[in-house]
Amino acid sequence: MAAVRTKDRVLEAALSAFGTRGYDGTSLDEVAAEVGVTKQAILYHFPTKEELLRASIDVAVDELGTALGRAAQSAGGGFGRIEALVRATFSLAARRPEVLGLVRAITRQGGAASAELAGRMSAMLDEAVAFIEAEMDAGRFRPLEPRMLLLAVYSAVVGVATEPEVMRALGIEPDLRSIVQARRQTIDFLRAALVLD
Amino acid sequence: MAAVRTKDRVLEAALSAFGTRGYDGTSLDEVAAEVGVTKQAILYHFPTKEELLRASIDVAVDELGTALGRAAQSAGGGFGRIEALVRATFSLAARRPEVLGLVRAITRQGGAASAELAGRMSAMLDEAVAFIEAEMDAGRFRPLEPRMLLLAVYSAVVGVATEPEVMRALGIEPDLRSIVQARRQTIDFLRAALVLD
DNA sequence: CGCTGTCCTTACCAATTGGTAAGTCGCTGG
DNA sequence: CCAGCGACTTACCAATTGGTAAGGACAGCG
Repeated sequence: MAAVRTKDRVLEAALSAFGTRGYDGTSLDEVAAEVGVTKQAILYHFPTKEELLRASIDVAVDELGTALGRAAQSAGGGFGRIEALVRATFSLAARRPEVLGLVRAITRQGGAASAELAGRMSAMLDEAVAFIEAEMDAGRFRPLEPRMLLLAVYSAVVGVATEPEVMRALGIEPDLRSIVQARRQTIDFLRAALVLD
Repeated sequence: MAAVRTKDRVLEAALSAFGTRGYDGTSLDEVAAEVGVTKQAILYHFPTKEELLRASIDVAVDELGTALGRAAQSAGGGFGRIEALVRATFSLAARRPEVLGLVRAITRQGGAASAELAGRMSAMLDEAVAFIEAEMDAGRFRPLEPRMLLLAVYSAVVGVATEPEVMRALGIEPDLRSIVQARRQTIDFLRAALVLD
């Protein structure tokens, strides 16, 4: 028994690989080499590659849920809560880009994995929709269709937080200063779109 | 010589496959089968798989550029231009989802293909930045960093237009009515964020 | 008629893929 | 002290992958 269980190290390497190179772009041999075991050690803990993906999605959703949940809890109501969530998302994107990378990679291609992820996220999403609706009813947020709004906000935040290539295409080097600036701009942008005077 | 050149049919099938299943998720044999030729016929026209991807990106960028260029030309200034661009993007997403799908798939994973795409788009992006800057200087748009704004808008629009799986996760069936609604909501959202009274 | 170039096919191929089968090794409970 | 179990490894394997080599059908041209 190693200091850190092989199973956990496999899971971590798989999450990273799936999140950056995608499912099809990742081979079990690569993951195994990264961990320093043979491919069969992986298949001992996870009977198939798909099963390994499912487990990776579980880890990613847990981590995302924890980060957002903590942010939501520590923040109050109104736009401050949105701001806290955006900050948490950017922080996660900087700290562990593979987590949001995996979410993006999976949602894009549909299929069983996508349904799995959708199921694990639905509680979080329902909560978010309820919050947005309450704020709209209270007259603090501009009245828009809450689920569509959530989709737009999600897309904008995850896009800005996870598209270093597009940033580069726009002539922005994705260094720390730019990312901080992107975060502030994103928050300003959302505040303008959402908050009613 | 067929009615439609084999080369063009290969390119079309490749664009569709790369745009929906991703580069790694697409095999040359699959594309060949779809077109009704052998894999070697593909490799005759495009010496490597990467070359086929490059050619597919070219087609996608051309199509995106044409759609957006036409929309921009027919629209006036101010927010009407943004609205026209968003409508054109949604229209393209509905008509040929594989085009935006390819753009998304490529930007996500970086590498040579991503640089290729970035290069082909830079002129378009510069134009967009110039337009946004002019509107801000004229006091019609809220002053934000134009490139960051563009990234946020791009992410929001492409995300909403191309994430049917996320829509489904939110309990929205991605039918025609929902898409029309999503388009209107996106435009309202952007108007609120951008336009100064 | 012969020649050449275009466009495609049949025949291969080495490498990589996810996965199976059968051990091996160390530990632990009886 | 040894049977058994968890956690691996070595040894394979069939299928699929991108790509090469060679040749054939056919049109145009001298």
